[in-house]
Amino acid sequence: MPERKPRKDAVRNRQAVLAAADALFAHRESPEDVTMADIAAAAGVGKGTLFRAFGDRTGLIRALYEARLEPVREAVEAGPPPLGPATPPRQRVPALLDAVLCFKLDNRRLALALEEGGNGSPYQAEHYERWHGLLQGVLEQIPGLTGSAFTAHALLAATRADLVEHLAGRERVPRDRMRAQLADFTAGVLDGGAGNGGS
Amino acid sequence: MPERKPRKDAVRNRQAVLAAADALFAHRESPEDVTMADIAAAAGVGKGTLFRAFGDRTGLIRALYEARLEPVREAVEAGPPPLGPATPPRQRVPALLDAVLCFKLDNRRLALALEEGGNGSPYQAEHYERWHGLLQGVLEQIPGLTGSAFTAHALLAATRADLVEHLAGRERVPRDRMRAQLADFTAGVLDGGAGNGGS
DNA sequence: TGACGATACGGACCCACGGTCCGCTTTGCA
DNA sequence: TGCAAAGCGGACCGTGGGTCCGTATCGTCA
Repeated sequence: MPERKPRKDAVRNRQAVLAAADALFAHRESPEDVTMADIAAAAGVGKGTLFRAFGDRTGLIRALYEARLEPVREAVEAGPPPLGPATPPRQRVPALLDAVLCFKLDNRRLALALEEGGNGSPYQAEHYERWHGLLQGVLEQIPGLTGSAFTAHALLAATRADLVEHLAGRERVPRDRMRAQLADFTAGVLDGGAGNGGS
Repeated sequence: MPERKPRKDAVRNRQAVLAAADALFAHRESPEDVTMADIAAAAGVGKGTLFRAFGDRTGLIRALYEARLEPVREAVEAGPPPLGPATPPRQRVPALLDAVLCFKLDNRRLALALEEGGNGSPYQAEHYERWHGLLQGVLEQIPGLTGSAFTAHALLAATRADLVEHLAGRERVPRDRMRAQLADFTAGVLDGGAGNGGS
């Protein structure tokens, strides 16, 4: 394999940029007013370095997002119930959605930057594909429930970053209340969810 | 009332701009690559005129959107069942959502431009407030259903412009299938939707 | 350890786009 | 027909993402 190991300063800079960006996104009001130049300056690096390392703005944000998401992904792929694969579907679905919601609550600005932020729709990002595929798969194992692909989309849509931001930020809905409401909603979908939505 | 009637050429130009913008958004692939200059040029007008008439990009898009939405609004506010106010809640909810979905299917690019497009979250726009308030009100009249505010948000989230674009455009899901799936999903929510989601 | 190619750095630079400004034209009232 | 006021339009500006290339650094091989 032609994997050339990257230079030491390159990795160090990469880390610095990630850290700086993380801090900036966390502290600034809106993702919009964190510029690439800001990040470069905060990391003590030139803009060129930053773009070389991540390609473009979206690339940087995506990298940050994936890094933060890593523990969750692990818990979902190989962790214990109620997130891990050994959980019965009926319990796993709400657990997955709760995990997504909590993640977005804990990383509001970042999620906002990724999902909105002017980059092409979130639905083309491969990490969305992953979540959707997973959720759809679990939904399919629940008997008497059809249209799992659409249902997965619709459930995930209830955790969209800007909705979360609106409720948690603007309307000051407390965290636990939101979680409870999402759980309720999910339960409703799973309970009443028979139907015949086409092929 | 100090309402000064606007000059004749002003209205004419306003119309020209709306028409031109409408056409451009409809034909171009993504709203992103319709620039203000494009619109001005297509309308045979200077940029200044355009900004004077609509304030900024968001204002123009909003004006377009509202204009297109007008018939739907009318049907909802004072039309016959199943959209009008005389409809029993249990039937009206799916009808409302279907209307929203159809509208977004018929105005994909435009809805996309308004909801994403880099302007602040759709949840601050007053037309979203209207839909949400209306839907919440109707939901509240369905006995045994709680958390109507969140439920309204979640249901509307299933009709988000970029999701619609993804399904209808990228994945080529036919219109009627999408409508059926949304109807199914809604039915599930209404059927199974008891719960105790907090205060 | 010295030297040399490959790799990465960084900030000056470019350009597209939203938005503003102001001298000129049109309108419509008297 | 004259004359404000309202409106016009396109040159102009600031900002921010992304590029370029001369220079500094790294890692390797002798």
